[in-house]
Amino acid sequence: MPDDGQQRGHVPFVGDYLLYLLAAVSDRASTQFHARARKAGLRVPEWRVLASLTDEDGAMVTRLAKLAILEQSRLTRIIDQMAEKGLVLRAPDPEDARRVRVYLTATGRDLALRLVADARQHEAGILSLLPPDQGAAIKPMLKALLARLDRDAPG
Amino acid sequence: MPDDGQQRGHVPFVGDYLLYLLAAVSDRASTQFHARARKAGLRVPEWRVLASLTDEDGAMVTRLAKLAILEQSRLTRIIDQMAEKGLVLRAPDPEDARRVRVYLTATGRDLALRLVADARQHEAGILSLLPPDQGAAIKPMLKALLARLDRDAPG
DNA sequence: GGTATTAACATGAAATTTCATATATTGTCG
DNA sequence: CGACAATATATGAAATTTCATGTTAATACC
Repeated sequence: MPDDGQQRGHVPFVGDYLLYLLAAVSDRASTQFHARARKAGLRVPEWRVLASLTDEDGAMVTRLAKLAILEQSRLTRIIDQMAEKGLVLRAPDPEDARRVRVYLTATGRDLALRLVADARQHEAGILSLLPPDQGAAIKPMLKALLARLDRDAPG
Repeated sequence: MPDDGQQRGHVPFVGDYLLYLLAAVSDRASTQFHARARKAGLRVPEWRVLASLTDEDGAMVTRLAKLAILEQSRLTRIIDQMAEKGLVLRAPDPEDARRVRVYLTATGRDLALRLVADARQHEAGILSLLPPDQGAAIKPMLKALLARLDRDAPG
């Protein structure tokens, strides 16, 4: 019997733990795509911001933080950098002077749209790793779970 | 028609993008559990290391980095801190002096086992958010995907 | 209308993380 | 055996991230 590293009398945990599986799959899949994003000179958080803005251009910072899964003060500094690169633009909200809205520049939008197309292709590749029935089921399942999780602790 | 923030002629992306869904679900679910880990004085990466060691006590650093989804040099420093807290122990591998094996201390193991039990409960709560058939399907699906992703780019 | 709360964003300072690379050891091959 | 390549971990220095809090503006309440 080969030594598989198991501990005596221990029921394996990590490899069967939902939060680990989610984090691991997310990490592996993302790492693949990030290689592509890097070629465009973007780090992961920046790509997430661009992608979010293709859906909601002019989103306020707080909203963008939620969409891009970034902590607010971190996002503020990332926006600084992206603004310097000419990818996004900050503009005060005329209706509420506390708010800052973030807009894509033309350059930012071009890059964003190219990467989104790329991401869709990459996603198809990932989904094709699963048998068709599972590939079709995974996103609805994750959406349902996300909706429930957000309902409990809304952002 | 209410303004939902959509851009004209744009097909929504983020909310239907696999990598976003994975990251978002992972983030939300993890955040919930991390509140519990923090009460035990642990940050996320430390909890991951402890959990990994319950499965593979004495794992070498590189292996542990993969299990805990942490970059190697980061893990090295996290082990330093955990060693100072008395949670783990470093020991050179007698068979290969390049390797460093990491072991749980008695304190570390107690804490780890308590949190693992806690994590299993929390996981059950998350799974119960889904209808039973989906709840039963999600882990096998993620495992299959992870296996395929790791096969392509093994660590 | 004046005052207290709340909300949105920015920022300072400490801590962590990253990236490249150093160090030490083992494996390979002629 | 000796030289060279590969592996495992550690570390310096720059950059990023976190956490708490500051600032400004809007809202609620009396």
